[in-house]
Parts: sequence; structure tokens; C-alpha cells
Amino acid sequence: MLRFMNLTKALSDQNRVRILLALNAKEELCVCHINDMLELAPSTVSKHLFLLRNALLVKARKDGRWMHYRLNTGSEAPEFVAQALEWTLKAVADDPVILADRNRLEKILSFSMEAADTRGPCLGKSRV
Amino acid sequence: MLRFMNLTKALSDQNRVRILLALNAKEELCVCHINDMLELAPSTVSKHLFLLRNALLVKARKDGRWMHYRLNTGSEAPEFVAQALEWTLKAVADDPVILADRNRLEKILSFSMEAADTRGPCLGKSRV
DNA sequence: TTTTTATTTCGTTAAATGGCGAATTATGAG
DNA sequence: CTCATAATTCGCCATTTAACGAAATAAAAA
Repeated sequence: MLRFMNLTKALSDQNRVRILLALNAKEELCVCHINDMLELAPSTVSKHLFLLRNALLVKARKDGRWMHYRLNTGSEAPEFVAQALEWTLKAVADDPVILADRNRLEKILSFSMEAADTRGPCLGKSRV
Repeated sequence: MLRFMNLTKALSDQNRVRILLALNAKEELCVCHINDMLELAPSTVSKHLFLLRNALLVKARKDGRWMHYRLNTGSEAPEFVAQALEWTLKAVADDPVILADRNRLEKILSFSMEAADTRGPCLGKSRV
């Protein structure tokens, strides 16, 4: 029950749902890009990501200074987590908020690509 | 998005999940029996039921002084609500809390049957 | 090494939420 | 009609939660 409640609580915040759908669109994202997309303080986003990880909805990969997050799909995730993800992604896929995020994220990422040369994903932040 | 968030928020409280699983086991329940099962103040339960109804997870039927609630299955419920229900019911079906509720509810209902003769479901409350 | 950058942790604050009891509404019983 | 009962609404309090900024941690850059 506790794990189920962790899961539903994780899904009961709009910003966390937005993160999940961004990860679904982009496979993997650096924290800095999620920050830019949500326009929230880094500490706030960090907490959201912690809760999502705690619910087993996402997993993290460390790469030098950067943390990359992705959906916890595949065999690592328990059945009911996979179902929750599937259900969530489908339920809000066409929502205006999500579509706007997708566009916004596109811009953020292309800026990042262009500015980052070989130094990493988090440059050019303030210009987006 | 708003309806989805209503749904996940509704599912993010343990007592509301308990109500859903009780309704799943018993098809339809009178509010007074839900009160007895949860051991919460009637006003609290009423609020929970309001939120569940608001999320389209349950529907209500009025019968004289009594309100009967049941899961909103079938064609009235949007697809994503039906999926949420299916997922939830399956995810916690075997949870100790839920099993205990089921037993408890069994006793409450048989007491109610026995005491109620033809006056309605809500008698013999204090004795359970 | 010292500085800069990315992220997380901590402490605080404001808002949302779950709980209760009292008052209200609605309906059947006497 | 008057009383009793079932349920809901309202107002209040305690807890939780989401947000922020400041401080801490980690790792690359200078």
C-alpha cells in the first residue's frame, strides 16, 4: 500500500506529470533542461525528481556534473508502475500544457545544442 | 489536465482508495457502512465521497434518507477513468489494509442485515 | 589549488489537505 | 406536525506539501 500511495502522490502534482511527459518525449533529460522547462527554482525541481524517483517512475544517471533522468521503463519497474506510466502518458498526451512544454523544450534543447559545443548541456540557459 | 489531476489527487489518499476497494468488493454501499468501515467522522467521509465523485470514480444513488455509492464503471466513465480504476483495484487488491477492511465490512453488513429488518441499512451501527 | 558550475539538502513560509464537531438539509417515523 | 435519522456543508485546527533562497556537495575548468 505504501508504494502505491507513493506512486499516486507522485502523480498528484501537475509539475511532476509535466516532467514525466517531457521525459517520454525526449527519452532522457538533464536536470537543467527540466528547470528551464518548468521555470521553477532548481531546488524545487530537485525535490520533484526525488519524489518521482522514490515512486520508481524515473531513474537517474550521473554524468560528471550532470544528472540525466529518464522514465523507468523496462524490466526494472514493477508491473503496477509500468501501468501507471502508460496510463498517465496516454491520458494527458494531448493536453495544451503538455504540448506547450514540448514546444518550449524543443527551443531549450536547440539553444543548448548550439551553445554547448563540447562543454555540456547546461549552457546558454539565461537566453531561452 | 484538470480532470486528470482531479483523478490523481483523488487517488492520492489512502482512505479514498479503501473506499474504492470496498465498493469493488460489494458493488454498492450505503454511506453509513463506509463510515463504519473507515471509522472516521461522517463529515470526513462525505468529503472523501465528494472528491471521488468529482473525479468520476464513483457515482451516487439516492434512496430515501440513504445515499448509495458504487464505482463508476461502464460507459458513463471516460476511458482514462476506467483505466485508473482497473489499475488501482488490481494494484492494492491483496494489501493487508484492504483485506482487513473486507473482513470488517463483512461483519458490519451482516449486523446491518440482521438489525435492519425493513427500516433501512443504517441501524445497529454502534454495536459493530 | 582555486574557481565555477550543476545539483541536492536544509530551513522557512504560504497554501492545500484531512480531520473533527456544529449547524443545516432532507426524508421517513411517530 | 414534530421528532429522529442520514448525509452534507461549514468553520476551524493540525499536518502536509510545494515553493523559495541559502548553504552544502560534487565535479570539471581555470
